[in-house]
Amino acid sequence: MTDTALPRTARERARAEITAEILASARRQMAAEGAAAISLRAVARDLGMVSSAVYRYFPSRDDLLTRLIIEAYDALGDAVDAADASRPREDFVGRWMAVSHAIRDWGLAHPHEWALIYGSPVPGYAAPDDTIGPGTRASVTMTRLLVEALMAGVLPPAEEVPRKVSRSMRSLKAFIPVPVPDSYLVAGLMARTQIFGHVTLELDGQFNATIDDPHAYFDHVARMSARQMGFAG
Amino acid sequence: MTDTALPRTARERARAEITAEILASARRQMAAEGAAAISLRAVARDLGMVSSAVYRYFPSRDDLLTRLIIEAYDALGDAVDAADASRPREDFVGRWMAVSHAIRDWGLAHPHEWALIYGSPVPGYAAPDDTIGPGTRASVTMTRLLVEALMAGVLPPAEEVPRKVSRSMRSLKAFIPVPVPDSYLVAGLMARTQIFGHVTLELDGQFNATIDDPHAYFDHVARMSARQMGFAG
DNA sequence: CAGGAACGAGAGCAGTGCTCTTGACAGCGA
DNA sequence: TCGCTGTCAAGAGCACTGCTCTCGTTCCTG
Repeated sequence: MTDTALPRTARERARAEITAEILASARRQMAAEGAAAISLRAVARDLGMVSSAVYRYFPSRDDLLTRLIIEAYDALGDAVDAADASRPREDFVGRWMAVSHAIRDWGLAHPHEWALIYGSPVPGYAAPDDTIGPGTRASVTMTRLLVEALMAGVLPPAEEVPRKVSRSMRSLKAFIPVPVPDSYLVAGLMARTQIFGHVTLELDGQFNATIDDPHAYFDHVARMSARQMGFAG
Repeated sequence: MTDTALPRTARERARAEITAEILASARRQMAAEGAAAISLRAVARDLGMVSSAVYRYFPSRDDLLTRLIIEAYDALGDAVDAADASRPREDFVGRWMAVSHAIRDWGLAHPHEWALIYGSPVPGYAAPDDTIGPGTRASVTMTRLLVEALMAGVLPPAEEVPRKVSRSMRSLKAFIPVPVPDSYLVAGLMARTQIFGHVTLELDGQFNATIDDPHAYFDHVARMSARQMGFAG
């Protein structure tokens, strides 16, 4: 979960503490002004040190951003897993609803973090490989939900899917331990796109002048997407 | 379409030309490095003038970005309208497919423009009111398509929608000249979210390791979303 | 043709990420 | 306990940014 073992020497303790303080200050700055506005000099000022000292802890601004991205992915993953665990295993619709609302709630509570991980990347930034692991946590949980519903036999009959589309999902199938009919995979991916796409569009203000009660509307969207996946509802 | 009347004096001609050159240079810079990396000084260097001279044409960097946003919205709107017009009026599925592919194609061709208008805004930037008009063009076209299908009588029977959800769409209904059953509105909004959400996620690389043939997969998604809206297919 | 508006050039301010050097200190082995 | 080694904060400095102000010049118009 956290870093390595407990720090031993005073030096290591201090290093861990200052690292945490830098991250906290950067998070504060991101919450206030957005990820792109994070400034190492402002962090340094905030902590009462000089800008060059920060580079002892993070070799570059991009490394700081990477840490923040990983933490954001993990925070969202934790929220999603907690929501999934809060419902009875066999209540697939309830689990899907809980997961969907957890995703939206987290996004509304952390708009800049959401933009950081799902929005367009910061100027010259390219996400390193460290981020793909935690980045898939929410999707993995949603896929697991679909697979469990399939194994429970509560899904309607599968449908035909064009061969080209079926072949196009070979890489996806390699990640899933049990065989899943193509039409379920498509439905699951589309439901995932519906949820993440909705939150992104809502945070971007695309529903501003059209939807008066976003929570009620999203609740309906989540329920409809569960139904379109074949979950009874 | 373009600016005002044809320029009269030599000064006005020059001003219009230089303004266009500034926009072109900024567009080039955006295509290369992203919108947030647009620098007025680099634009000035590119055009062989001094940085302060650019401020004679755009009072601030944000005004330049606003112009680029409006142009991007309009370019996407043109592409969408052209795609819609390319199919027979009564071929609603074909029109929806053409519009969907036009949106994705434009996004793939102009990823930074897409990020500019649908991604998280640049640091301190807040989109002014000038952008909401062109910003809704694509959505307006998609909604018109739905309304025409409704009036043609090709949609299946409407369904019940929770009262809270129905009431939540009052603002939306104010924009639509004819009464549309609530379930159609929800279906239309969800289809729109599916298309825009898909393109955003695809541009963000969220399908990278899972979907091998994004074009074929998206074509299927567009067809399925048309079906979920009730379009025969 | 004279006045005023528009314009390009340049200097300058405050801010940024990042590098390099300097001197101080902690932690370790001898 | 002494001295070496690696870590650290501090400061100066480079190249860059958006933006402002002033200065002549040039162009358009009354």
